[in-house]
Amino acid sequence: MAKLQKSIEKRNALVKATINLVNNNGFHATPMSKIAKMANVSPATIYLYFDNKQDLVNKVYIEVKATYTAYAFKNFSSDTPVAEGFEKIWKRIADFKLKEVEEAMFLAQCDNTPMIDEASRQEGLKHLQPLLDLWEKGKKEGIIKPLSPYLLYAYTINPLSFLMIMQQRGVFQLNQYHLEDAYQAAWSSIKK
Amino acid sequence: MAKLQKSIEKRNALVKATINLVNNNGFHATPMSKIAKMANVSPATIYLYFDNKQDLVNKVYIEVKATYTAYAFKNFSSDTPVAEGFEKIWKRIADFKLKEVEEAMFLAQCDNTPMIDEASRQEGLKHLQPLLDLWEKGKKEGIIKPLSPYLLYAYTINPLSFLMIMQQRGVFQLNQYHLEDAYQAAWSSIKK
DNA sequence: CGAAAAAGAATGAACATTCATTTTTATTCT
DNA sequence: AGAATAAAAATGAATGTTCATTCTTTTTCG
Repeated sequence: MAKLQKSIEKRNALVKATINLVNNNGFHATPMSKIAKMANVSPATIYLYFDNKQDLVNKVYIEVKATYTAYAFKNFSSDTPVAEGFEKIWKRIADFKLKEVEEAMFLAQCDNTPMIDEASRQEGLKHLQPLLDLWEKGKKEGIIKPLSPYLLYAYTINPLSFLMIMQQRGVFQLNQYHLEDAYQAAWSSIKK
Repeated sequence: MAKLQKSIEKRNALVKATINLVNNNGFHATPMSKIAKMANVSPATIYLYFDNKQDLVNKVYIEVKATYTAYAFKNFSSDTPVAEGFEKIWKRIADFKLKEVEEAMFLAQCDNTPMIDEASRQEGLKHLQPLLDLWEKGKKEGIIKPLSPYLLYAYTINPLSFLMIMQQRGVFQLNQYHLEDAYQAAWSSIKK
């Protein structure tokens, strides 16, 4: 008898096409037929890999978010001193957004629209825990201001999304100088 | 012969319905028929007020953006000292996002997706000039760091959008204490 | 050879926009 | 003032298209 042989390349092509088309046209303006065409696959084939359109976009979201956080926390361990850990993570995130523009844009769009299931959103949030823990530690040690994690996030990590969107739209060219400035601004806003 | 008498109430109802439905479902998942129903109007009537769906959403965007900036710059004049002017504007913006949650959410979604025409986007940006001028003045006077306006925006105004979305999703309850903290964080990140 | 994978065409629902009529209303005429 | 009128405003019902998903058939490969 024959064995399973679903092609991982096809699945990857589908994920990539989804990211690209959703970035340029939004979720509801990207038909399955176009995703299929861009991935060089028949529309029906998509349904061998995903239950339906919503499932496709949910899974892409979770996978990209996982890649993102894995990248962010590379070389970080929970015993790194707070200031150093924060700088490391922040700069890794900046790096990701600069290098993986497509993925980052996709996440930004998912996070700002009702495109993703609430469940998948929660799932994506979990991965951020190491950063929350670091902030908790920083507050206990009196190194950073005693602010809510949402404020900390809003003033340190989130601005990068805005900068990236401006860059993507060609309004602004983000470079290493800007990133250093941006890091200083982020740190100034939360350090005690 | 009779005169024009298109109802301003109907138009307002359409604008309001559009904001509400797009916030909850996204642009492409809100059919004209639903907008019509929520505004108590026939679908055909929408086309007496707007050319088509894209025109509708563009116009709503520009109008809401205009309301927003008018609110932000109320009681601000270009001869206000930099620090005071910044605090005034920042707090007005925070106020707007807290009080006009629907409008603010709508803007956030428009600014993070390919939902709006590039032309309408530009149009909406123009209104921000007073703030850019204030920053220019602040840099000249050595009061704020010599950063690009996009960095300044990213670290002072934009975080509010993130906080508001978190609040809207029920993850986080934004109150006056948080706002004072947030203002301090914003100012710390850009003052020299 | 046989089962899974892939394909392309078919299906049916949803939707933006238009069309043919009806309703409203501001003005004119008595 | 009140009825008549004509044009704009509003409507509900078509129209034609687009699209997600399914069905049937063909291809691939262990």
